[in-house]
Amino acid sequence: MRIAELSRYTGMPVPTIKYYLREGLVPPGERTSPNQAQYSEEHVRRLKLVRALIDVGGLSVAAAKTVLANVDTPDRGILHSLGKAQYSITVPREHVEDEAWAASRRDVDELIGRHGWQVRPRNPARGTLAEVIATLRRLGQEDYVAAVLDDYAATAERLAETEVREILRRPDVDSMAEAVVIWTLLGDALLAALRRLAQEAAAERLTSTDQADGHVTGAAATASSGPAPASRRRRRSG
Amino acid sequence: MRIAELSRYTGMPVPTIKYYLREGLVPPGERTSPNQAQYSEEHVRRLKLVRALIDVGGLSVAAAKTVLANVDTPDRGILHSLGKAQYSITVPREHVEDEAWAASRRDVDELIGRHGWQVRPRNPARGTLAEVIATLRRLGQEDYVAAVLDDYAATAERLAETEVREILRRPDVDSMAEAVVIWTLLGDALLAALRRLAQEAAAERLTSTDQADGHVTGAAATASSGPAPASRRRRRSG
DNA sequence: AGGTAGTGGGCAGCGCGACTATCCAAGGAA
DNA sequence: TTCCTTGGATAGTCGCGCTGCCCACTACCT
Repeated sequence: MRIAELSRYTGMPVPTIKYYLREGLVPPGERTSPNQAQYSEEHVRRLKLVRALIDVGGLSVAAAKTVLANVDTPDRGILHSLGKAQYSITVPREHVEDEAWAASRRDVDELIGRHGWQVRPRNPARGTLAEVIATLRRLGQEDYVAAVLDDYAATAERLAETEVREILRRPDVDSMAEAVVIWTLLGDALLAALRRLAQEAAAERLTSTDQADGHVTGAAATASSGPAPASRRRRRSG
Repeated sequence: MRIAELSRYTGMPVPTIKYYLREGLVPPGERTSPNQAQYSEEHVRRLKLVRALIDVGGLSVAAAKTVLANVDTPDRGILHSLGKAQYSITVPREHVEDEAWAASRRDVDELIGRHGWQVRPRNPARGTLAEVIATLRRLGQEDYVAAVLDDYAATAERLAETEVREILRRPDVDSMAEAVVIWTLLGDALLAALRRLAQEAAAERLTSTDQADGHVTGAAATASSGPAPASRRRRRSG
């Protein structure tokens, strides 16, 4: 198919596809002449993936490019390439590295040890987690962090087990790598939305059983919506 | 204190504080003369909150403004105001509303029913969830969605229960509202980071027990880092 | 009283990211 | 042949999040 068809199948404007081609997010078509190229189903797939990473996953175009490049080059060692794909998703936050951060960083290490996790010291999620915890501390949520952190960790552990099992069931390394990227990113969004729904339900349930006094109108709830994580969304003309 | 001190305490440049004041993210100081104002500890707190919402939570300045405005006006009905705070976090995605979306939307409703959740029909998280599921479908992950969705939902339910309990323990409505915002947003980031750590651990564990053949180097893993959700982060001069 | 640094207020500008529009020449399809 | 499409490139647009600059004024030091 040619670029116009590609545009029709994916619903994306031709200039945008050209832009992604230029940026290397999508491989070039197979040239049939100096100014003519053929695209395949693969390109349709890829474009959908790009859109998902950017719109739902909230990645920048540059980050998406890096991630996809890693997906495309599965080197020796399944886990190594999968890990690489994952690491590339991180835009490593710049640390403030103050006192609070260092303390949080220590807590993270303890947490990991406490749960018996085998995690490489250089996994950037350690730093990210430390930053989030430090932020919560600065906001005066220290006690609550302590109260729920291990609960969160146990939850994450359960989820991760399921996810990893599912991913290891994929037929080949390529689809594993792709699945890692998709599920890491969209899994965040999925979980976020579910959490908001569950929160509303929980708020409803807990307040109506705890005390049935009328000042609480059963209508509203603690839940919300939307993966706060600011995805870039624009799409003007479509 | 005056604006320079405010800047020193929070580590943010004076022009940025002015900008937030102008945008209404932070209430104006108490004027002592036509060009002089006093700021309080409250302002320090508030600025830290703003920074957390924007940097860690990934909200845009405009979104943060809306959220904070809702936190500031706790109307009658605890749950109502909390719900409002939560709903405002959503930047309701523009739907594509095609066939796949409609199907996913139906799945969401079924899921909610299946788990016995009491969720208002207009909760925007329904639509968000539907969109994520539709995206996963379009990416050919349909089978896997079915395999893990209820697992995710049960997980979210457990988490939500803990969170709501913690929030209801707060002394007053104001701190409840603030906690809702903080924990909804930072909870996403917290969970995302933990999930990545747990994934690396799970990948390590599952591959080394399942099969001990050497082509898998124990070093790398499925885990990654960083809350993919593109937080805006810049901070040039500090 | 005079000088200097700091303040509030406001608007303009900047740098970046992600497109989007336009142009062009070389091919192709009818 | 005639018109259309394509690839390729360059320039323009738009929104966002600051950042700078200017002004009038004030607080405080000397």
